[in-house]
Amino acid sequence: MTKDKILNVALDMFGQFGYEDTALSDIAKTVGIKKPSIYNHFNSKEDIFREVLDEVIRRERAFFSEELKIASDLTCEEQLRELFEQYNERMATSEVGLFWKRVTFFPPECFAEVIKEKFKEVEGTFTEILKDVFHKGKEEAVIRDLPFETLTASFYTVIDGLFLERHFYGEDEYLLRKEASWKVFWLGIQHPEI
Amino acid sequence: MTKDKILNVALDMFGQFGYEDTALSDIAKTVGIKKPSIYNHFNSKEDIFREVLDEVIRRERAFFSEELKIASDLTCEEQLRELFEQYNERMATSEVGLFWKRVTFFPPECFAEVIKEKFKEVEGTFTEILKDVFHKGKEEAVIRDLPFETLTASFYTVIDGLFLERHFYGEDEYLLRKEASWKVFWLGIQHPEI
DNA sequence: CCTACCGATCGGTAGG
DNA sequence: CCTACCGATCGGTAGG
Repeated sequence: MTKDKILNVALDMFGQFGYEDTALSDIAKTVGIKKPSIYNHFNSKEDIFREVLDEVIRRERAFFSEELKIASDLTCEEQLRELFEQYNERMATSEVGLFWKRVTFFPPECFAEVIKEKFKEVEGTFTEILKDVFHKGKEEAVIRDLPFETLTASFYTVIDGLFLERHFYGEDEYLLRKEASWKVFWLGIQHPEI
Repeated sequence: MTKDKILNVALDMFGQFGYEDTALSDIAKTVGIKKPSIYNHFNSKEDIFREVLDEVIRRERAFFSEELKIASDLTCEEQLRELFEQYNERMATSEVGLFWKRVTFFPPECFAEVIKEKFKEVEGTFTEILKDVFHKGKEEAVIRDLPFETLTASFYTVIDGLFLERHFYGEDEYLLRKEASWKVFWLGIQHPEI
Protein backbone atom coordinates (compact mmCIF):
# COMPACT_ATOMS: atom_id res chain seq x y z
CA MET A 1 0.00 0.00 0.00
CA THR A 2 1.20 3.48 -0.85
CA LYS A 3 0.28 4.80 2.56
CA ASP A 4 2.56 2.29 4.29
CA LYS A 5 5.34 3.09 1.88
CA ILE A 6 5.01 6.77 2.75
CA LEU A 7 5.12 5.98 6.47
CA ASN A 8 8.21 3.80 6.13
CA VAL A 9 10.06 6.37 4.07
CA ALA A 10 9.03 9.15 6.45
CA LEU A 11 10.22 7.17 9.47
CA ASP A 12 13.55 6.68 7.79
CA MET A 13 13.98 10.28 6.67
CA PHE A 14 12.72 11.91 9.89
CA GLY A 15 15.36 9.86 11.66
CA GLN A 16 18.08 10.76 9.20
CA PHE A 17 17.41 14.45 8.65
CA GLY A 18 14.92 15.49 11.30
CA TYR A 19 11.32 16.58 10.89
CA GLU A 20 11.89 20.13 9.68
CA ASP A 21 14.66 19.18 7.27
CA THR A 22 12.70 16.44 5.57
CA ALA A 23 10.77 17.82 2.61
CA LEU A 24 7.53 16.22 1.51
CA SER A 25 8.87 16.34 -2.03
CA ASP A 26 11.81 14.16 -0.98
CA ILE A 27 9.53 11.64 0.66
CA ALA A 28 7.37 11.60 -2.47
CA LYS A 29 10.36 11.11 -4.73
CA THR A 30 11.62 8.13 -2.76
CA VAL A 31 8.16 6.61 -2.70
CA GLY A 32 7.86 7.18 -6.44
CA ILE A 33 4.94 9.59 -6.55
CA LYS A 34 4.53 13.35 -6.75
CA LYS A 35 4.23 15.48 -3.66
CA PRO A 36 0.51 16.38 -3.93
CA SER A 37 -0.39 12.70 -4.03
CA ILE A 38 0.72 12.44 -0.42
CA TYR A 39 -2.35 14.45 0.49
CA ASN A 40 -4.53 11.59 -0.66
CA HIS A 41 -3.29 9.68 2.38
CA PHE A 42 -2.52 12.37 4.93
CA ASN A 43 -3.97 15.78 5.74
CA SER A 44 -0.68 17.42 6.59
CA LYS A 45 2.98 16.85 7.34
CA GLU A 46 2.16 16.87 11.04
CA ASP A 47 -0.32 14.11 10.38
CA ILE A 48 2.41 11.97 8.87
CA PHE A 49 4.58 12.54 11.90
CA ARG A 50 1.82 11.48 14.26
CA GLU A 51 1.31 8.23 12.40
CA VAL A 52 5.04 7.58 12.20
CA LEU A 53 5.24 8.04 15.96
CA ASP A 54 2.44 5.49 16.42
CA GLU A 55 4.29 3.06 14.19
CA VAL A 56 7.48 3.50 16.20
CA ILE A 57 5.65 2.76 19.42
CA ARG A 58 4.13 -0.34 17.88
CA ARG A 59 7.58 -1.61 16.85
CA GLU A 60 9.02 -0.86 20.25
CA ARG A 61 6.31 -2.82 21.97
CA ALA A 62 6.87 -5.75 19.63
CA PHE A 63 10.59 -5.62 20.36
CA PHE A 64 10.17 -5.58 24.11
CA SER A 65 7.58 -8.30 24.24
CA GLU A 66 9.27 -10.72 21.84
CA GLU A 67 12.97 -10.19 21.38
CA LEU A 68 13.73 -9.29 24.94
CA LYS A 69 12.91 -12.66 26.39
CA ILE A 70 16.12 -13.42 28.22
CA ALA A 71 17.30 -16.95 28.65
CA SER A 72 16.60 -17.92 32.24
CA ASP A 73 19.52 -20.34 32.44
CA LEU A 74 21.98 -17.47 32.29
CA THR A 75 23.54 -16.01 35.40
CA CYS A 76 22.35 -12.64 36.59
CA GLU A 77 25.45 -10.95 35.22
CA GLU A 78 24.99 -12.62 31.85
CA GLN A 79 21.33 -11.63 31.71
CA LEU A 80 22.10 -8.02 32.49
CA ARG A 81 24.87 -7.98 29.94
CA GLU A 82 22.46 -9.42 27.41
CA LEU A 83 19.95 -6.63 28.04
CA PHE A 84 22.78 -4.13 27.83
CA GLU A 85 23.91 -5.48 24.47
CA GLN A 86 20.44 -5.82 22.99
CA TYR A 87 19.34 -2.32 23.96
CA ASN A 88 22.57 -0.83 22.62
CA GLU A 89 22.33 -2.74 19.37
CA ARG A 90 18.72 -1.86 18.79
CA MET A 91 19.26 1.83 19.41
CA ALA A 92 22.26 1.90 17.15
CA THR A 93 21.19 -0.22 14.22
CA SER A 94 17.42 0.00 13.89
CA GLU A 95 15.68 2.80 12.06
CA VAL A 96 13.73 3.31 15.24
CA GLY A 97 16.93 4.07 17.13
CA LEU A 98 17.93 6.94 14.89
CA PHE A 99 14.38 8.20 14.95
CA TRP A 100 14.35 8.30 18.76
CA LYS A 101 17.68 10.03 18.79
CA ARG A 102 16.58 12.81 16.49
CA VAL A 103 13.22 13.19 17.95
CA THR A 104 13.92 12.98 21.66
CA PHE A 105 16.90 15.30 21.47
CA PHE A 106 15.43 18.00 19.28
CA PRO A 107 11.74 17.35 18.84
CA PRO A 108 9.58 19.38 16.51
CA GLU A 109 8.26 21.86 19.05
CA CYS A 110 4.58 21.03 18.73
CA PHE A 111 5.24 17.34 19.37
CA ALA A 112 7.65 17.65 22.28
CA GLU A 113 5.04 16.70 24.86
CA VAL A 114 3.65 13.60 23.07
CA ILE A 115 7.11 12.32 22.26
CA LYS A 116 8.30 12.54 25.85
CA GLU A 117 5.17 10.80 27.06
CA LYS A 118 5.45 7.93 24.60
CA PHE A 119 9.17 7.49 25.15
CA LYS A 120 8.74 7.27 28.90
CA GLU A 121 6.02 4.70 28.40
CA VAL A 122 8.37 2.55 26.33
CA GLU A 123 11.15 3.02 28.84
CA GLY A 124 8.80 1.96 31.61
CA THR A 125 8.27 -1.40 29.94
CA PHE A 126 12.01 -1.95 29.81
CA THR A 127 12.41 -0.88 33.42
CA GLU A 128 10.14 -3.73 34.52
CA ILE A 129 12.33 -6.27 32.77
CA LEU A 130 15.42 -4.68 34.31
CA LYS A 131 13.95 -4.73 37.79
CA ASP A 132 13.32 -8.46 37.60
CA VAL A 133 16.95 -9.12 36.87
CA PHE A 134 18.16 -6.77 39.61
CA HIS A 135 15.74 -8.37 42.03
CA LYS A 136 17.08 -11.82 41.29
CA GLY A 137 20.65 -10.52 41.61
CA LYS A 138 19.96 -9.01 45.00
CA GLU A 139 18.27 -12.15 46.29
CA GLU A 140 21.21 -14.27 45.21
CA ALA A 141 23.58 -11.74 46.79
CA VAL A 142 25.31 -11.27 43.46
CA ILE A 143 24.32 -7.62 43.28
CA ARG A 144 24.90 -5.05 45.99
CA ASP A 145 21.89 -4.06 48.05
CA LEU A 146 21.27 -0.70 46.37
CA PRO A 147 17.79 0.77 45.78
CA PHE A 148 16.16 -0.25 42.49
CA GLU A 149 16.07 3.39 41.43
CA THR A 150 19.83 3.62 41.82
CA LEU A 151 20.42 0.45 39.83
CA THR A 152 18.06 1.30 36.96
CA ALA A 153 19.00 4.99 36.81
CA SER A 154 22.71 4.28 36.57
CA PHE A 155 22.10 1.54 33.99
CA TYR A 156 20.13 3.97 31.82
CA THR A 157 22.74 6.68 32.09
CA VAL A 158 25.42 4.34 30.79
CA ILE A 159 23.13 3.19 27.97
CA ASP A 160 22.28 6.78 27.08
CA GLY A 161 25.91 7.81 27.12
CA LEU A 162 26.87 4.97 24.78
CA PHE A 163 23.92 5.75 22.56
CA LEU A 164 25.22 9.29 22.19
CA GLU A 165 28.79 8.21 21.68
CA ARG A 166 28.12 5.55 19.11
CA HIS A 167 27.16 7.96 16.40
CA PHE A 168 29.78 10.48 17.26
CA TYR A 169 32.94 8.47 17.74
CA GLY A 170 34.04 5.74 15.43
CA GLU A 171 33.17 2.11 16.03
CA ASP A 172 36.54 1.46 17.70
CA GLU A 173 36.20 4.19 20.29
CA TYR A 174 32.61 3.15 20.88
CA LEU A 175 33.63 -0.43 21.60
CA LEU A 176 36.32 0.77 23.98
CA ARG A 177 33.81 2.89 25.85
CA LYS A 178 31.24 0.15 25.93
CA GLU A 179 33.61 -2.36 27.49
CA ALA A 180 35.01 0.19 29.93
CA SER A 181 31.55 1.34 31.00
CA TRP A 182 30.28 -2.17 31.44
CA LYS A 183 33.28 -3.14 33.50
CA VAL A 184 32.99 -0.20 35.87
CA PHE A 185 29.20 -0.48 36.05
CA TRP A 186 29.35 -4.14 36.93
CA LEU A 187 32.09 -3.60 39.51
CA GLY A 188 29.91 -0.85 40.95
CA ILE A 189 26.78 -2.91 41.44
CA GLN A 190 28.46 -6.22 42.14
CA HIS A 191 28.16 -7.56 45.65
CA PRO A 192 31.52 -7.17 47.40
CA GLU A 193 32.80 -10.63 48.26
CA ILE A 194 33.52 -11.07 51.90
CA MET B 1 30.87 45.88 17.58
CA THR B 2 28.12 44.62 15.32
CA LYS B 3 30.18 41.67 14.16
CA ASP B 4 30.57 40.39 17.71
CA LYS B 5 26.87 40.86 18.33
CA ILE B 6 26.10 38.75 15.27
CA LEU B 7 28.47 36.03 16.44
CA ASN B 8 26.95 35.93 19.91
CA VAL B 9 23.41 35.80 18.62
CA ALA B 10 24.36 33.15 16.07
CA LEU B 11 26.04 31.01 18.74
CA ASP B 12 22.90 31.21 20.81
CA MET B 13 20.48 30.46 17.98
CA PHE B 14 22.55 27.69 16.35
CA GLY B 15 22.48 26.02 19.76
CA GLN B 16 18.78 26.54 20.24
CA PHE B 17 17.45 25.74 16.78
CA GLY B 18 20.32 24.17 14.86
CA TYR B 19 22.21 25.51 11.89
CA GLU B 20 19.68 24.80 9.17
CA ASP B 21 16.72 26.03 11.20
CA THR B 22 18.29 29.33 12.10
CA ALA B 23 17.42 31.97 9.51
CA LEU B 24 19.77 34.83 8.84
CA SER B 25 16.74 37.12 9.03
CA ASP B 26 16.12 35.96 12.61
CA ILE B 27 19.71 36.62 13.58
CA ALA B 28 19.50 40.05 11.99
CA LYS B 29 16.25 40.89 13.80
CA THR B 30 17.72 39.97 17.20
CA VAL B 31 20.85 41.98 16.48
CA GLY B 32 18.70 44.90 15.37
CA ILE B 33 19.73 45.18 11.74
CA LYS B 34 18.38 43.97 8.40
CA LYS B 35 19.49 40.70 6.89
CA PRO B 36 21.61 42.09 4.03
CA SER B 37 23.70 44.05 6.51
CA ILE B 38 25.07 40.79 7.82
CA TYR B 39 26.96 40.46 4.54
CA ASN B 40 29.03 43.47 5.50
CA HIS B 41 30.66 41.28 8.14
CA PHE B 42 30.46 37.78 6.71
CA ASN B 43 30.57 36.31 3.22
CA SER B 44 28.03 33.58 3.86
CA LYS B 45 26.07 31.71 6.50
CA GLU B 46 28.75 29.03 6.48
CA ASP B 47 31.28 31.72 7.25
CA ILE B 48 29.33 32.71 10.35
CA PHE B 49 29.27 29.12 11.48
CA ARG B 50 33.01 28.76 11.11
CA GLU B 51 33.64 31.84 13.23
CA VAL B 52 31.12 30.72 15.83
CA LEU B 53 32.93 27.41 16.06
CA ASP B 54 36.22 29.23 16.60
CA GLU B 55 34.63 31.30 19.35
CA VAL B 56 33.30 28.18 21.05
CA ILE B 57 36.74 26.61 21.04
CA ARG B 58 38.19 29.78 22.51
CA ARG B 59 35.67 29.71 25.34
CA GLU B 60 36.29 26.04 26.01
CA ARG B 61 39.99 26.57 26.28
CA ALA B 62 39.46 29.48 28.68
CA PHE B 63 37.17 27.29 30.78
CA PHE B 64 39.58 24.42 31.00
CA SER B 65 42.61 26.52 31.76
CA GLU B 66 41.02 28.75 34.40
CA GLU B 67 37.90 27.37 35.99
CA LEU B 68 39.01 23.79 36.15
CA LYS B 69 41.78 24.32 38.61
CA ILE B 70 40.83 21.87 41.29
CA ALA B 71 41.67 22.51 44.92
CA SER B 72 44.58 20.27 45.77
CA ASP B 73 43.61 19.93 49.42
CA LEU B 74 40.59 17.83 48.43
CA THR B 75 40.64 14.07 48.54
CA CYS B 76 40.81 12.19 45.29
CA GLU B 77 37.12 11.34 45.48
CA GLU B 78 36.21 14.97 46.11
CA GLN B 79 38.38 16.16 43.23
CA LEU B 80 36.77 13.72 40.83
CA ARG B 81 33.32 14.65 42.04
CA GLU B 82 34.22 18.29 41.53
CA LEU B 83 35.24 17.66 37.91
CA PHE B 84 32.07 15.63 37.43
CA GLU B 85 29.88 18.47 38.73
CA GLN B 86 31.68 21.23 36.86
CA TYR B 87 31.59 19.45 33.53
CA ASN B 88 27.92 18.61 33.96
CA GLU B 89 27.03 22.14 34.97
CA ARG B 90 28.92 23.71 32.13
CA MET B 91 27.39 21.46 29.51
CA ALA B 92 23.91 22.05 30.85
CA THR B 93 23.89 25.75 31.61
CA SER B 94 26.30 27.45 29.25
CA GLU B 95 25.37 28.49 25.74
CA VAL B 96 28.37 26.50 24.63
CA GLY B 97 26.83 23.33 26.07
CA LEU B 98 23.68 23.57 24.01
CA PHE B 99 25.74 24.43 20.98
CA TRP B 100 27.87 21.31 21.37
CA LYS B 101 24.82 19.20 21.86
CA ARG B 102 23.16 20.38 18.67
CA VAL B 103 26.24 20.41 16.63
CA THR B 104 27.93 17.20 17.68
CA PHE B 105 24.71 15.18 17.46
CA PHE B 106 23.43 16.44 14.16
CA PRO B 107 26.09 18.57 12.54
CA PRO B 108 25.48 20.51 9.35
CA GLU B 109 26.87 17.97 6.90
CA CYS B 110 29.65 20.06 5.46
CA PHE B 111 31.04 20.80 8.91
CA ALA B 112 30.84 17.32 10.41
CA GLU B 113 34.55 16.70 10.04
CA VAL B 114 35.79 19.98 11.54
CA ILE B 115 33.39 19.75 14.44
CA LYS B 116 34.48 16.27 15.41
CA GLU B 117 38.12 17.27 15.20
CA LYS B 118 37.71 20.33 17.39
CA PHE B 119 35.54 18.56 19.92
CA LYS B 120 38.06 15.78 20.35
CA GLU B 121 40.78 18.36 20.82
CA VAL B 122 38.80 19.97 23.64
CA GLU B 123 38.05 16.61 25.16
CA GLY B 124 41.72 15.73 25.06
CA THR B 125 42.53 18.69 27.26
CA PHE B 126 40.01 17.52 29.80
CA THR B 127 41.33 13.97 29.64
CA GLU B 128 44.73 15.18 30.80
CA ILE B 129 43.22 16.75 33.91
CA LEU B 130 41.23 13.60 34.56
CA LYS B 131 44.27 11.37 34.22
CA ASP B 132 46.15 13.35 36.86
CA VAL B 133 43.39 12.71 39.36
CA PHE B 134 43.13 9.04 38.49
CA HIS B 135 46.88 8.71 38.74
CA LYS B 136 46.89 10.19 42.23
CA GLY B 137 43.99 7.93 43.22
CA LYS B 138 45.78 4.83 42.04
CA GLU B 139 49.00 5.77 43.79
CA GLU B 140 47.16 6.32 47.07
CA ALA B 141 45.33 3.02 46.55
CA VAL B 142 42.01 4.82 46.70
CA ILE B 143 41.15 3.86 43.15
CA ARG B 144 41.19 0.36 41.74
CA ASP B 145 44.12 -0.49 39.47
CA LEU B 146 42.25 -0.24 36.17
CA PRO B 147 43.80 1.05 32.93
CA PHE B 148 43.52 4.81 32.41
CA GLU B 149 41.50 4.19 29.26
CA THR B 150 38.93 2.25 31.25
CA LEU B 151 38.66 4.94 33.90
CA THR B 152 38.38 7.88 31.52
CA ALA B 153 36.13 6.11 29.03
CA SER B 154 33.61 5.09 31.68
CA PHE B 155 33.73 8.56 33.22
CA TYR B 156 32.92 10.13 29.86
CA THR B 157 30.10 7.72 29.17
CA VAL B 158 28.39 8.66 32.41
CA ILE B 159 28.91 12.36 31.69
CA ASP B 160 27.56 11.95 28.17
CA GLY B 161 24.55 10.03 29.41
CA LEU B 162 23.69 12.71 31.95
CA PHE B 163 24.24 15.40 29.35
CA LEU B 164 21.68 13.70 27.16
CA GLU B 165 19.24 13.10 29.99
CA ARG B 166 19.36 16.57 31.46
CA HIS B 167 17.52 18.19 28.59
CA PHE B 168 15.09 15.36 28.15
CA TYR B 169 13.94 14.48 31.64
CA GLY B 170 12.93 17.06 34.19
CA GLU B 171 15.40 18.41 36.74
CA ASP B 172 14.18 15.95 39.38
CA GLU B 173 14.80 12.86 37.29
CA TYR B 174 18.14 14.28 36.19
CA LEU B 175 19.26 14.75 39.80
CA LEU B 176 18.19 11.21 40.62
CA ARG B 177 20.19 9.85 37.71
CA LYS B 178 23.19 11.97 38.49
CA GLU B 179 23.40 10.77 42.09
CA ALA B 180 22.74 7.16 41.11
CA SER B 181 25.36 7.23 38.37
CA TRP B 182 27.94 8.83 40.54
CA LYS B 183 27.33 6.32 43.32
CA VAL B 184 27.71 3.30 41.04
CA PHE B 185 30.64 4.82 39.16
CA TRP B 186 32.52 5.54 42.34
CA LEU B 187 31.78 2.10 43.78
CA GLY B 188 33.04 0.70 40.50
CA ILE B 189 36.41 2.42 40.45
CA GLN B 190 36.96 2.53 44.20
CA HIS B 191 39.71 0.34 45.57
CA PRO B 192 38.14 -2.65 47.35
CA GLU B 193 39.06 -2.45 51.04
CA ILE B 194 40.79 -5.53 52.30
C1' DC C 1 23.91 50.16 6.99
C1' DC C 2 19.49 50.24 3.87
C1' DT C 3 15.58 49.06 0.09
C1' DA C 4 14.45 46.23 -3.43
C1' DC C 5 14.91 42.19 -5.53
C1' DC C 6 16.71 37.21 -7.40
C1' DG C 7 15.89 32.03 -7.91
C1' DA C 8 14.93 28.04 -5.25
C1' DT C 9 12.27 25.57 -2.18
C1' DC C 10 8.92 24.97 1.42
C1' DG C 11 3.90 23.05 2.88
C1' DG C 12 -0.30 23.01 0.95
C1' DT C 13 -4.50 23.69 -2.63
C1' DA C 14 -7.47 23.57 -6.96
C1' DG C 15 -9.20 20.95 -10.23
C1' DG C 16 -9.33 17.14 -12.92
C1' DC D 1 -2.76 9.66 -8.83
C1' DC D 2 -1.36 14.04 -11.79
C1' DT D 3 -0.23 19.19 -13.49
C1' DA D 4 -0.27 23.70 -12.31
C1' DC D 5 -0.14 26.92 -9.02
C1' DC D 6 -0.44 29.73 -4.20
C1' DG D 7 1.98 32.62 -0.51
C1' DA D 8 5.81 32.44 2.53
C1' DT D 9 10.47 32.07 3.43
C1' DC D 10 15.16 30.74 2.47
C1' DG D 11 20.34 32.41 1.39
C1' DG D 12 22.25 35.72 -1.20
C1' DT D 13 22.98 40.08 -4.56
C1' DA D 14 22.68 44.85 -6.70
C1' DG D 15 23.15 49.29 -6.00
C1' DG D 16 23.34 53.10 -3.30
